[in-house]
Amino acid sequence: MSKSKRLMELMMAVNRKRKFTVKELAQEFGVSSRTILRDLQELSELGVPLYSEVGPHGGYQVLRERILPPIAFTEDEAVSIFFAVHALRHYASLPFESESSAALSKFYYYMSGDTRDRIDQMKNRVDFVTPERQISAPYLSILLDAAIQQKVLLIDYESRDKRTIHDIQPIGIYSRNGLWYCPAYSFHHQEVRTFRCDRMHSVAPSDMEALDLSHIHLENREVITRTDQEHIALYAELTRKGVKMYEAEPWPVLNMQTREDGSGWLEGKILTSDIPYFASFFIGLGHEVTIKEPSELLACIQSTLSELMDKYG
Amino acid sequence: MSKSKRLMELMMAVNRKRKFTVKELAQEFGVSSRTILRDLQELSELGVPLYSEVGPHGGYQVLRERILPPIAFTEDEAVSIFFAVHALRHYASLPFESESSAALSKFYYYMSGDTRDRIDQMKNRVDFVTPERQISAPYLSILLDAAIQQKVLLIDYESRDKRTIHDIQPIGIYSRNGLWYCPAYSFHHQEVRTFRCDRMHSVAPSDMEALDLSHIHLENREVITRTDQEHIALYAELTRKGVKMYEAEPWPVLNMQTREDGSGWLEGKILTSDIPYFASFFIGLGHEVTIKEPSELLACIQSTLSELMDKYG
DNA sequence: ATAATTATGACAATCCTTGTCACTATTATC
DNA sequence: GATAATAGTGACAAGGATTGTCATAATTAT
Repeated sequence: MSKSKRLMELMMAVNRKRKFTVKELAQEFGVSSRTILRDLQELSELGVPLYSEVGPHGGYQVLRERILPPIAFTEDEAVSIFFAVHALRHYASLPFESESSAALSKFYYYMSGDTRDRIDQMKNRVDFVTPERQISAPYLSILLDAAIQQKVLLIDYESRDKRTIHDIQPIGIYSRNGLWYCPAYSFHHQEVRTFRCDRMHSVAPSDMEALDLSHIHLENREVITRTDQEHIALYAELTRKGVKMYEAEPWPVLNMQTREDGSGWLEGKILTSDIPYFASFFIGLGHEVTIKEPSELLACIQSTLSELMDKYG
Repeated sequence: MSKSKRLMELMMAVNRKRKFTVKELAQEFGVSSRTILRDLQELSELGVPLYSEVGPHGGYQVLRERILPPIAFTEDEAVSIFFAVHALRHYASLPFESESSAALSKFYYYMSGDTRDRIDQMKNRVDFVTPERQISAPYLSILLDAAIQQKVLLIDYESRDKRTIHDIQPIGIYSRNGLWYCPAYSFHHQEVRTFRCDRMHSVAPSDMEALDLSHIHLENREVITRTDQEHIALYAELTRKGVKMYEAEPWPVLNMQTREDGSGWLEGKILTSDIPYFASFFIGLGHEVTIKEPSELLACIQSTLSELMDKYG
């Protein structure tokens, strides 16, 4: 193997391992230790941040930065990466250390001139918008950490009507439409609930013993948690226009089906406690929706309407 | 300069240039042409996709892929890039050739083992959700292209109530809440309007002369276009609960201010044609909002309500 | 035709690379 | 304090790789 090839592979190897010894690499590459030492010095000169310690359990390490070996990206790939990261700028809070803008400028800086030109042209023409919020969610990384390490947290939470302090065991966090949510097992409610991260006034480690929820994560939490709660079937007809309106603002739990003529219907099971929200929602759809069931929803809509008539009458 | 170092720099050089000749590089690196030829062959063997043509105006080219030189990313940077690109998977349509999943796996593949472990742990614990849509928008790249190159397009568009064919000159495209929008100058309406990309039935190049709108882009379009349209002032009081409800679903044109006690108010200028939408929206907020002006909006809410009373009464 | 370009082969001079050996220095562990 | 594991340096000779030069071919736009 030629030296240059070995250097490239060496670069990948030291990236893969966090720690390694000269002897180890010498055997792996089938060259002498002396050669590896010389190679490592050369890598060092090329910018790979190597650090070494002598003595037993000593060895080499790659510091802070990890050098990615020459990755081949197509221009399109580079462009999509750029815009994906660029879209993160809309977020007031992120669960990472948020050095993504640093990453972005590095990426941008190393791109070939004409790819950069293309990006510059596109910069003001494409965007992934997320509503800009004043609200910040400072505890994202703590929550994420707890979810990964299966730890219990004590939170001071302000819900719609009251403020309580209780223990939760986070399952994960996700952002939707600019807000961060945290599905978590609530020891107080004895079930999985979703909390708004910006409504947490404080988050601290708790002494409580964690449950084994490692098999529950963001993708499957609904399947698992939606068993022992009060659900009720919903069925509603949509006009052609109603279909379009619903498409613009769908609810994850309601499944929409369309017919050939453009009309359609909604089916799904909803939480009884969510009925008031669905009531507002369907009122917004006006004549374009006709609710068949549940009757509880119809009743709720009627009472909401008559209250509103009093207000606006 | 050692050969390995030269190869690395050569790799960067051929990335920077799109096209180059052997002689050119030979002079730049101060070696003979023969050496450069040998080096290029070696680069080729290392995976750089080089292509050459003989004859005058011939020369070397780097194909499709651009090799990024060894970029140093910190672990945090790599992680944020990963999740930013990962979030794109929610989009049914993208304006790029959508090789982002390929880019992602490359990126993932080359990362060090423990960064990969960290990502694996986080994968099911963090997400940037965008509502999944069945609707696809196949014309995104054409629209984007037209916006960049300032071209006029003839579109077959289905709006809320009718289907028309007319000329537009796109300003850009953006996605919001899972749907793609295209602000564009409409020759038919003689003003800038925003179109839903999924409602375009066809998009084709038009023969019309393009206007000079190069100074208008996504960031400034509102400032410029909001001059000669029918606007009307809106002012509404929000209760404490109303403030929280509005935060979850804000409208870009309405500015919310809060008081110390948690209550607040909304101010802004709205399009008269949008009044029906605001009516539905404020009905959804129920008792938590009190509209002061415009009276047109109040009237619209009243008529909507009485219609609904007929339906649900 | 001509000039510009890539492409390939041969060869000798030279430069670089490699392994070996000898040695030093540091440090964790017994 | 001895020992073993580790990095680090220097010297040297053998062998291998690299380089420039030259010759020559092939292709193609002008």
